[in-house]
Amino acid sequence: MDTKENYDVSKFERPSVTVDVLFFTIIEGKLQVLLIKRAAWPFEGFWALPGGFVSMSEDLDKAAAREIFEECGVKDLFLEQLYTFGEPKRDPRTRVITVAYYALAPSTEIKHVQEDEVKEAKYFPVDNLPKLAFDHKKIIEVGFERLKSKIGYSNIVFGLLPKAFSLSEVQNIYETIYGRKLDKRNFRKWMLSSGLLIATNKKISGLAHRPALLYKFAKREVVTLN
Amino acid sequence: MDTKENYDVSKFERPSVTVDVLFFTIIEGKLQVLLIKRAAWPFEGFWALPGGFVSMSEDLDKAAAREIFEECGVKDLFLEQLYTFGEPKRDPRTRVITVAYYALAPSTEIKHVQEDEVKEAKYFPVDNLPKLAFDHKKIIEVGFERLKSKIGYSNIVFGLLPKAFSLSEVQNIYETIYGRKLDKRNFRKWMLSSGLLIATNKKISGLAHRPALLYKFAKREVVTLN
DNA sequence: TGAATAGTGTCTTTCAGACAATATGCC
DNA sequence: GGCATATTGTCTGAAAGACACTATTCA
Repeated sequence: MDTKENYDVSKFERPSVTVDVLFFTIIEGKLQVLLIKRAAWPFEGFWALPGGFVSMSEDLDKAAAREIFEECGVKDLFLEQLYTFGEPKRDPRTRVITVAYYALAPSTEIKHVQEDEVKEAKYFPVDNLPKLAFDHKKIIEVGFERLKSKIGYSNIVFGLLPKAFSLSEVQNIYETIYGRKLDKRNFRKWMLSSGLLIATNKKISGLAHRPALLYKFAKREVVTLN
Repeated sequence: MDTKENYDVSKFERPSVTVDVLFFTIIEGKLQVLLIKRAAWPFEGFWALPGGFVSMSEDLDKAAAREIFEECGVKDLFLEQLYTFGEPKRDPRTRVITVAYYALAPSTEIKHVQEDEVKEAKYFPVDNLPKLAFDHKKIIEVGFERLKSKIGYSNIVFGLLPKAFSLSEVQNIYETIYGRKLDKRNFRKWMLSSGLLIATNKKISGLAHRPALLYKFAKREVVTLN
């Protein structure tokens, strides 16, 4: 029988564990995903989600945050566990179980810190992805579905917005993610009735049309609506 | 650089991976959870969720299904991944990341197959749990919250129901999980308007009151409502 | 003044929730 | 007939959805 003294850590053959992160951001009015070009076998030359092996003493959430910080320099972002993918043959090297996270940040927060890294990183529109390594296509699908449904019953859209923003900006994000137009009056009614937005006294100026009032979120924390 | 030929599987020190299953069932009108009494260090004598290490070639879903089958002989059940818990110190033995699942089955399906096993297994009401090993209290809380919210926007209650059932049975389950009474007329209206139930031509007889019409689900698969 | 986007209100429909009386079988 | 549970419909309030015109800024 196991005791603290005779417990043998190496008794079981172990799968490897990785954390992969699906980093969403809005660029040029499109929802885009950060991908890294793989430089080594397996799937050399294919694009893949940023990720890496989980070290022995690192929390999963921390590992996911670290991955994103290393790739694009974003520190404060919305980050949530998505799903764990563990199909035995998903990685040809060995058994690799990956805990997938998804993250949201406005593109204005992105610092391109990969100068010193060898890796090639790039943002791709969710509806126009390149050939992907492993089961990363599936992971992106699951993540996109989660995002699409969760913006409908929570305030996580704050993750894609800068500190201050107009209601039209918010509406554009919803329309991009849903893939359809929304009625402006109904959208604004709904958005404001959540009670989570605060109007600032600033307006966007310099554009050739009526300036928009800017809003901010009272709290940048996840709140489930209703 | 890695190639297929020189890739070294043992290069990284690896956390262990387990699958733990939260098996919910209704017994004596209460929502109960299956727990196993631990016979060895760590947490000897504490109760824990059934679970075990993931073998190198076994799918996570399969591992979860196997755990439940070994403990209570239930084969066809509702089973869904819940969340992955990976806090570095959650297991005193070594770094153990657990992929938690939750499962639903009616108590009528349970075969007690632990006769030959040394383990002591028992069902506990969710609102009256014993001292639990590891972070299993947290896992049960997360699972219970998922169940509570998901019965509201899907048909997963089928997992807790036998093949044929009366609407009152269904209502009792909802009331048990929500912890409050529901209006009978509104509940039946809502339940039937989902279009997922089929009335059979059978009734419960032998009880000292008007017999209830029995219904069954058109399909025993997860459907999201709305 | 024309182009471009911001900002605003009403009506209709749908769904959730409150609420009570009759029906049926067994004893 | 008495007991226990099954079965059924209406009204009200809230929220979602359809729908069009005026306001403001800059070029």
